[in-house]
Amino acid sequence: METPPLKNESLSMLSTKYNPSEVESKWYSYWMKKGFFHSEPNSKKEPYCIVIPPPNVTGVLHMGHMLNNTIQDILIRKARMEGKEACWVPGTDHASIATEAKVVAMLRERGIKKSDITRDEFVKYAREWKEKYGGIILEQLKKLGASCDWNRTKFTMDPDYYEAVIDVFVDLYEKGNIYRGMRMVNWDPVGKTALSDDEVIHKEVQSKLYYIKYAIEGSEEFITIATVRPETIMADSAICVNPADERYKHLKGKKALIPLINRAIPILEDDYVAMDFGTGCLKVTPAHDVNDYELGKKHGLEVIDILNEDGTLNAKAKILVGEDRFIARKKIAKLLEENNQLSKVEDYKSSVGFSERTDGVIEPRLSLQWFLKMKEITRPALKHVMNDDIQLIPSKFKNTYSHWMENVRDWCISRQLWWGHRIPAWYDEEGSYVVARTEEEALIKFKTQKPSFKSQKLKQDPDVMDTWFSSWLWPIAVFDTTVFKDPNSKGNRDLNYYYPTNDLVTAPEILFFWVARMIIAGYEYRGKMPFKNVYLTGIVRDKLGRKMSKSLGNSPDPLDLISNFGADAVRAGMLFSSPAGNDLPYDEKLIEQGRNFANKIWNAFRLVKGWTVDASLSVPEENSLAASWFQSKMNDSLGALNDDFSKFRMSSALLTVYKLIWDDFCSWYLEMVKPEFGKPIDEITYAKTLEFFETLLKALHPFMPFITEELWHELKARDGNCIIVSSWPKPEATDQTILNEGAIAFEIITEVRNTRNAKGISPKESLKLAVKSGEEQLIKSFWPIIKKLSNLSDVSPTQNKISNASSFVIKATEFFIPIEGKIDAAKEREAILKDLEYHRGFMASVDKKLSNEKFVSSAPPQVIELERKKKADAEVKIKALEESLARI
RNA sequence: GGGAGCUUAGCUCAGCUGGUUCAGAGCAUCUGCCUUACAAGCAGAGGGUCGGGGGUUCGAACCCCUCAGCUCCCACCA
Repeated sequence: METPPLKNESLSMLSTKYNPSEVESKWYSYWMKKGFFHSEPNSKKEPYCIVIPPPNVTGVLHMGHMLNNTIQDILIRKARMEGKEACWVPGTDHASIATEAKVVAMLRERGIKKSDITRDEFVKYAREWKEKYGGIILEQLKKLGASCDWNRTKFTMDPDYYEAVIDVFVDLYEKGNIYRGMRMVNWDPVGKTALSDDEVIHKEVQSKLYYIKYAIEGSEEFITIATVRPETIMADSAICVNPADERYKHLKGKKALIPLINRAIPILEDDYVAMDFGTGCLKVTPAHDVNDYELGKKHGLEVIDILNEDGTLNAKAKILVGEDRFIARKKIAKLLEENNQLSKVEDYKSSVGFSERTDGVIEPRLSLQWFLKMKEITRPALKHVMNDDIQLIPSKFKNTYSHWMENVRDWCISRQLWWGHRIPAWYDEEGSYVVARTEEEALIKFKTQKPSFKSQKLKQDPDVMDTWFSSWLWPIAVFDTTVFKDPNSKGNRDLNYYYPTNDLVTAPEILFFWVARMIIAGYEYRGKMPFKNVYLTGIVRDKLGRKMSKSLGNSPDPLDLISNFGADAVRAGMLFSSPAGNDLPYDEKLIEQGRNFANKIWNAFRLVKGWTVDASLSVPEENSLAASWFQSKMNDSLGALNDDFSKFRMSSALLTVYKLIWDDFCSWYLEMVKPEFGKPIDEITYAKTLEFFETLLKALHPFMPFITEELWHELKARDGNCIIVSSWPKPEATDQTILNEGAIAFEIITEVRNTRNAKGISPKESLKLAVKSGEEQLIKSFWPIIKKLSNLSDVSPTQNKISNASSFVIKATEFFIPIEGKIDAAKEREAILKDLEYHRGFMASVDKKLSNEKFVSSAPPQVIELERKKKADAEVKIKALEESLARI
């Protein structure tokens, strides 16, 4: 057996500040060595599984990852302690566009242009790049304490995964779900690739609205249209007006001439055109606008594409051939002006699409792409989320989910890139194609499907698939990549054991890109959901509410934070204020709070560790009482903790443990049992205290794994047993009576401390307490503790007046603290009067309620009963206060 | 333009089907303390007519209407 890391030598060596750095690296490597993170199917245990949202191989750990992975680690660690077979599968995503952009940039620095090398060479460079940098982010996760099963690390372009993606493409094609078609796609002329709608960012841009005069054929008249894109007029196929527009009625059936090139185009009518925008005339350019394309289809218009793939004008434009589209725009405007066909130019704000990756202005472009039909395949995914088989947390995301799923459009799955899973379509010299896994298979298909086919070398489609077309298989493919070959495949042992997985933790931004598609794939290929719960985190924002991002430079480096404050502190800090679905307004103060908490625990440990035990001592009354009280308090909190977990209220869960440790354990319990300075503690209380401490560490471990593991071993010899694999604490029944009595005792203690504060009496000075005779029971049960914590020497019953005493009322019982010469009667009177006023007002409102006949007749009996009790209590209280007032 | 959500203490948020402890928590603030575990701390305290207005009800932070402000998603008017 490996020896656990060395313990601290002696208390005197322990600093009052907890030092996380050594502790963290020490324990992480120990856990790894012991294989605690590794999981294998175990029929005797219930599986609990999370698949990581695979970060991009290009990624560097940012605050969003920190939040996201901390939550996953908490869930996994808790499940592990609960005795489940906990498996957290890590991995990375090949991120085709992002990675390709990185590799292109790297090559450029080395003086290599992508266009100068072959595809194979490029992919080789990309693979090398991935080998070198692709694992960085996973190494960073280890610093956070992530207890992933690193043996299972998967990559979306691992050879077997690659094959699986191809299998899925072929399968969906054969089922008739994938088709190839001309579609208007978002074209990025900078990256020279098609992008999915999701990769396009719309921004408001200040641009110009050009009013252009088109001559009416065979007439002196002009018709004026407004456009922000004058460079596309050469691609116009028609002019369109609203049929209800009286202004243009007479032009119906006539033709207009495109300025500069004088091509005649028809003037059409369609409801689509808004009469109140611009001039009410729309130029229809099917090749370069999505709506115009639809309109063109409807009216059977010609599609004239005047742009090259890099955004320059082609020969079809007739003029300005070879010019960039933006330069052409300016030049056209000038030419129109010279021609007297530009009637005016207005400033205009319009929304323009930009490429998420290259920031190039998106061009709607007709192109041959591969599409996946979404309508049918999406059905089960919609149904099982709406009926809560799969739960979204928070559930408000169900609305947006259903809205998207009901209006889903076919998914363009091809990308004009080299880095990714290549489309398995093969073309012969005539341009016919078949879809097949390999060229050999394709040849066979050609031979059977195309009688005229002559043997030849085939050409594979140059495009790769959208990244999400591989990551949507993630929850299945991390376990078994072979099931996609055969729809009836049972799947391997791992898949059958871990799938469906339990919880998925991810950002709402990718609810549709990824989560929805995984659900679709899950039902399509396993007939089962991929996960039971989807926990959606928020976005980490800076103080100005901006999303934290590298480009804005507003994000702290998570690794710096970890080295400055400790991973435990960062984890706790991130979690203090991040309910599911809510953004996290980041503030370093939160991390400080986490650090302070670690330090608090550390010092509680120092206190306990410093006690000397005397086995001959009997247990003082206050200690056994304290232990029973804390036991109940702890059970109560552990119940609340489990409740928090069951509802995925992670912030609340942490706060529950935080308060249990800080307030209940440190401020109350330890103060109750703490021996006087230098004196020993009895054996039983000591053992009890260690036991409590141990339970607290367990409850905290998922949140702050390092300090809890460290103290677990410091507290006592463990013989190599670690807290990470210890048992999750189960709450027992709470004794509500002792908790209630305790609450009253704490009120009394607080009042006494208050009195000291107000009168400037040192805590060291012992005081006496008097209570009205016959009412001592309120103080009786907790007296030894009250005595100790408020430094009282004695409590005595009193018949009535005590002069020179400060007094307070708890429930209906009046207490006195005799203080010579420190009583300001006027002040006392004022305080009591204020209190009286409040209670009289309260009673009046209760009275009003009770004398309302409608209330009495329609409210449920228990509510009325309650009001009566409130009234009775208030009466007693008022009486006590009045007596108190009379005494002064 | 369509859809969803939010507005509770200075900040970040709880508040489950309207009625105990329904006005709460953490942080911050203020007061007093370097009290032998912890000043990264201890002991106390203050702070909100629950965004505005109206309605339903015996009773509203909670249900309905309305106004205002904010956020997100989808589509995108040339």
